[in-house]
Amino acid sequence: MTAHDPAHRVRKRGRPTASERVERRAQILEAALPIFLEHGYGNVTFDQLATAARVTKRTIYSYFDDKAGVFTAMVRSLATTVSSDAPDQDTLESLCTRIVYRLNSADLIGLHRLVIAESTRFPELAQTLHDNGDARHIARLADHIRAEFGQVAVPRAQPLFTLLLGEEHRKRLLGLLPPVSLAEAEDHARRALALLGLQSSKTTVPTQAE
Amino acid sequence: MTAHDPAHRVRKRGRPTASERVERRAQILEAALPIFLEHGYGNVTFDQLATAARVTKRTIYSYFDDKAGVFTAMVRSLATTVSSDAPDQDTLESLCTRIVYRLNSADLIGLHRLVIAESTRFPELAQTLHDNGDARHIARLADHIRAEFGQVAVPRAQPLFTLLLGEEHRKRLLGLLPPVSLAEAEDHARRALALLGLQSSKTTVPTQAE
DNA sequence: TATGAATGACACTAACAAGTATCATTATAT
DNA sequence: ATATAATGATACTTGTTAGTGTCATTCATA
Repeated sequence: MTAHDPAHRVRKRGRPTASERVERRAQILEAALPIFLEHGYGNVTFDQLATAARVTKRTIYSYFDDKAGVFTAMVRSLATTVSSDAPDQDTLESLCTRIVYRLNSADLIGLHRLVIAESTRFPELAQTLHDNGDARHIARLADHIRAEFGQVAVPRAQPLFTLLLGEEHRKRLLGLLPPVSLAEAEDHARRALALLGLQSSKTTVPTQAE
Repeated sequence: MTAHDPAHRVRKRGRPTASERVERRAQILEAALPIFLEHGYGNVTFDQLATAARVTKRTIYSYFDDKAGVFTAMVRSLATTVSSDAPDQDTLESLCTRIVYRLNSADLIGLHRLVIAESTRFPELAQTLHDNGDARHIARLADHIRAEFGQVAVPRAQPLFTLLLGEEHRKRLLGLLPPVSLAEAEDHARRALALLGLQSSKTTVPTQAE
């Protein structure tokens, strides 16, 4: 009833203003994300998307062809932002920590789960996610490794990435572990580096225990 | 298969014999597997399951409650056979090769994909798959590592398992790589062991080059 | 100011799928 | 033997959902 409460406001009818029109598409995708993450692509109905976005089905159809169109647009917009955060002045260890933390967040675990689930129907989304995710992460790891340890150590970039994800990431894909904490991510990154002999010279060598 | 080829024989009507009754349930699950693997749980209809199993919907309902019942029974029966092959007399390297080969087979990739996709709706299946899959594999790797390298090396069992899967397994979950060949599996296993310093004393140390 | 475009609200259609009913048929069980 | 249970074939009912139609409303644009 509180007509000014943005959470309960009933969207007014009629043609939107220019700014509203610009934002509408992004709002729809933003609203679709948690719906798809929670229920999975196949179980989401168009009405759910419309309700979540606080628009009608007709409006969504004016922006996208169908449910597949909303889904692919959402995944693409998310996938291309995965690698956008590029504070290039960090160390190998801090880069590893950020990768562990980011890839084990609830959103990215859910996105990965969605794309795996629909990789048969949307193979191009799988390719997009990998190109913008894993491939860029590995390339960036390789750059840092080359800078700190020389060209000879570069082949360890991909195994390092694999270890950064580790069994924990597999468990999270299966819903068997909660999202990682920052402290856990740091610890995990250090141990992965140690396993491959990639400890930074300036950093204390962490004990392998626990 | 054998005399009564299920692909060409028209199943007779009426109450099945005792042996038919025993086999019917397994046949339904066997027929359901490729259907679920190809289309994903949410997109499979009961009629598809019935057609694939060469029975009617009524019959399936006499064995299972609903589609979820067929799915969970199928996944459970498959998951419990994942770790059944136990030629305990092999080396660490041959064990690793078998793990790489098996977990990258089309069937297990598809099963894993299915369970990941439905982990929200069927969390107990995710737990079952992990308990009967990853957990047992890691335990067996730990046994071999302890026998060959002593207790101190046992903590490397889980990282080893992670490296055995590697980026390739992630790509296969996304449908970006075909199933692994036996030769590739061997090569991959050797390189993973070398990265963690777990080369067997009797084996030639493989070069790190790709 | 007048016309048209985009929207919300709501109803509608068509297709599809889950689950049930019926009947003839074949085997089991008593 | 006779009744009963399970099945195949087929049609049916019921619920859900994608997609469309209609109309009033609000704003853009000329």
